[in-house]
Amino acid sequence: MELKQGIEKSEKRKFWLMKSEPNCFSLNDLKNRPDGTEPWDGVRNYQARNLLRDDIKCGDGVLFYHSNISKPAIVGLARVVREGYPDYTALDPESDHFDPRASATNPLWYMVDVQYLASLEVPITRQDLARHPVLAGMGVLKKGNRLSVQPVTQEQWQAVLQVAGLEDPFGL
DNA sequence: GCCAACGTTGGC
DNA sequence: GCCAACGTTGGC
Repeated sequence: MELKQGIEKSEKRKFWLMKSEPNCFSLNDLKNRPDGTEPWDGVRNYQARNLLRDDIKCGDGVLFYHSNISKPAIVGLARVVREGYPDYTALDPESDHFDPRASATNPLWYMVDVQYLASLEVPITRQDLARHPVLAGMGVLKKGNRLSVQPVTQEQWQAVLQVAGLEDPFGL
């Protein structure tokens, strides 16, 4: 399977769920980028910033989640291809994500690059998640959880792939 | 469009 | 350091 090209097994691999409003940036938008790769910019929350800066590593798996629509759902898979580096949109006065407190010496905000891997044939909705014995525990279902980047367990990752009927791109 | 939950700001 | 006010997120 071509997905597997360049993807190594790793004991240390971690898994994340990243939210995006598809009206702003959708899974298809990611897919259509050169190399299917895009900086995950504009995160302006300290808890998420710390994850982007410190914890999210090259090769980690990403569940791509569409939020703020009538049927919020996990819609696809991606992986991290560049680790935490300064989010330069914070330095750009023209950017929607400009932050006057950020500077070259104190970047304040961080991002990673993610690369498209696959689209789910059928999105996994919140109702689907809630009804699944493993996926019901996902943080994204918790009321009031606004964290746009959040950890997912390997069990949850594998359960998503099983539900989606996809071969695991990491060979798990 | 509504509104609950949460994070941030800023006066004191 | 407290906390009220405000802005944002995001499901419904």
